[in-house]
Amino acid sequence: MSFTIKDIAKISGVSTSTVSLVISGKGYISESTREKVQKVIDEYNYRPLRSARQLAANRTGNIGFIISDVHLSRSEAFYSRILLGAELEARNYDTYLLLSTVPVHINAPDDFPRFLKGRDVDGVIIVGSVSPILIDHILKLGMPIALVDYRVPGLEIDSIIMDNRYGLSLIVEHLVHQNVTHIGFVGGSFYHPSIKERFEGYQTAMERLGLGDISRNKNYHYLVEEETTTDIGSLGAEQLLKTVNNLQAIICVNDTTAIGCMNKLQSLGKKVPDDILVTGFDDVNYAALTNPSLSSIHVPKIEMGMGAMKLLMDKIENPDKISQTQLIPVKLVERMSSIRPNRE
Amino acid sequence: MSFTIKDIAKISGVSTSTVSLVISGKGYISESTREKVQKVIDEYNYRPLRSARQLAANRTGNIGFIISDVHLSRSEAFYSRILLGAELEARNYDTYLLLSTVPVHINAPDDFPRFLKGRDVDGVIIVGSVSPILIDHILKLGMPIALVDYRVPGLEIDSIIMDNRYGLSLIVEHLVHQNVTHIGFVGGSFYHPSIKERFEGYQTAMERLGLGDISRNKNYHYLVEEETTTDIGSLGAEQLLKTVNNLQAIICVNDTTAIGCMNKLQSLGKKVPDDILVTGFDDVNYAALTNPSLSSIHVPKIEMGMGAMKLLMDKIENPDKISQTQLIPVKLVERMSSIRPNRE
DNA sequence: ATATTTTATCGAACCGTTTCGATATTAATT
DNA sequence: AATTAATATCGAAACGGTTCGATAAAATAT
Repeated sequence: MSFTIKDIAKISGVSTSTVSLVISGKGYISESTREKVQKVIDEYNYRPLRSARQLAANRTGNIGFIISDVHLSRSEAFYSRILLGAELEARNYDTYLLLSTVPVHINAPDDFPRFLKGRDVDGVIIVGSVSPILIDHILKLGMPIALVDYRVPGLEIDSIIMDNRYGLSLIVEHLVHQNVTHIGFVGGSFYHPSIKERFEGYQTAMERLGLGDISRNKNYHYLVEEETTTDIGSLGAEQLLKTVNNLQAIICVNDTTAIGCMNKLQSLGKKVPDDILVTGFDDVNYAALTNPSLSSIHVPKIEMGMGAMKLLMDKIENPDKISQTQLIPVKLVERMSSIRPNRE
Repeated sequence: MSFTIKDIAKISGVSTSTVSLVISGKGYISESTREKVQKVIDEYNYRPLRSARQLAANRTGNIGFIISDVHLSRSEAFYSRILLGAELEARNYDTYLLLSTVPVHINAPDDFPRFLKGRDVDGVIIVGSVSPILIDHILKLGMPIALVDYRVPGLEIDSIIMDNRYGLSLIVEHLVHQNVTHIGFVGGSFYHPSIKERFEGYQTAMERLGLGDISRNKNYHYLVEEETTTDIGSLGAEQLLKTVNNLQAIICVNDTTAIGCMNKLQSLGKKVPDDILVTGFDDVNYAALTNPSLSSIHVPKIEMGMGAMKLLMDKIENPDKISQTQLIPVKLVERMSSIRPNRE
């Protein structure tokens, strides 16, 4: 069919092993031979066949990309950018990404990604929280993992997370700068570490700015042990309006929640930002499209995906290297939803 | 390392070829042997190694998924669902999906997806419009293609498209039912067939309902030869407000445009839906989250992805089968943006 | 009863690489 | 000059499957 390594060997007058060495850059090859062979390779536009390579070298050249179905559908705009980043970086390693969604409450082993049942990947990237059962299973397989926007305390796993606490301090400072002090918080389930960190970040920042009374006051926050949705945002808005006198701003745990929150406020006759300021987190691509446009914390999603890929490949090449956690910096994006029109 | 077909053969007391036949379901195998072998396979949880299979059978078991970078970033919410659908269906064929974005204006052959340069896929799914150069190249490779939301007139390629014309007739009818006649249209570039069809659908439907004068009047539509964005939506809104007296409704070519349109209208002091009705198309997942919520045409994206996968696999198995175009039905989703609050 | 066809199983070649160990040459060290 | 080390190349054995005849037994047709 197509050209094989044997053809290249024959044409350049060397053995197949020599060609192989030239391609991989391993072992000793004289400069003259290298050039000679490389010229033939280029001329015939030869590329080694992946499956043959995989079989002989006992590695697949594939990376699994795992995400829970709930996360994907709830935060598609967020996670699909991470996938994109990972794919971009994958090119540098001549690696392919295999996507798989898994149910949140996994029914082992039926619900495991199929690339785990076969031996079709050299490692996996997991984004967002995922059942510990699955993580356990992958670790038992001895397969390297890189986590994105998730951590498992106590386990030695590479992970990439954004600086949630810092992000929240940026928001709180910004709001206070708008001459606002009665700041509420709407959040979701704590089984996802990011959510928890954001709430804690809110509390710490408030405390630091002398607003500790508020951030410790239960009336000022609405927290539900559920996946964050627009519904939680609207419920939170409704609730805080009832329990807080003179509510001036609502910090939402993410953009989805913030959108629900803004819509509810508006349908209750409260104007954003005139009456109440609202902020989100994540800066998903439609945050700029809401009305008013939503202030948010920008998270470099592409970079996080790329970073995860790098960490993982590093781990695959040096399995003994100690795992690390990378903290990705974030920044505030000020839009209309959090700017007071009539500053005193 | 892991179990191989030889182990299974030895344990069940047959040859490797017999095991292979049992697994593939090909050839003649007695019922008793099949059971015996299958039992061993199940017991040891054996799975053939992909790369070995690929090498021997000369097929990769991979499908390429190609999308232009511009489309992906502009309509991520739309296309990522199609990817998801394709992946869902891929499981039924024990196939993996390899994702690749390509630049709109492709610089051949450097910008070709890398799975084409290697021989790493058995076929490709292409979503949205893509450079003819690329399509040509793939056809020359003799590789089967399935198109989603795109067509190349004159070429024999399987494709899946949504019923754009019908969708627009639904919208026009709905608006007329709201006692509205001065209906404008905001759209984008015609090199994407769907865009063109939607505009034509608008004209046909208007004509049919006796509003031909309007649909043929240039003042009533704003069309730009560019990728559709929110900006086009706001420019369109601005423009139509100027050129049309008593504008009552704006049909936008898709949801993204509609969001830009609504935001601009509101910032110009026009209320939606009180003063002007607005509709979108695609029903992306945040269409329900706008304020007011956006009426749109629901397009079953997951199903389109699944359908493309089926078409493609069918083509791979029967290369001689004549290509077909599947028209996917759509339906109207009435939300707040197009319901007149004070009907006469 | 014999010839033919269908069913069942197997051995061996093959798919296109990588890599280990052997061998030959050249360079460096004593 | 002799020994050792480094460099360069190659042959052949894997890697784990599929598939093409070959062979034999069972079923069917003549």
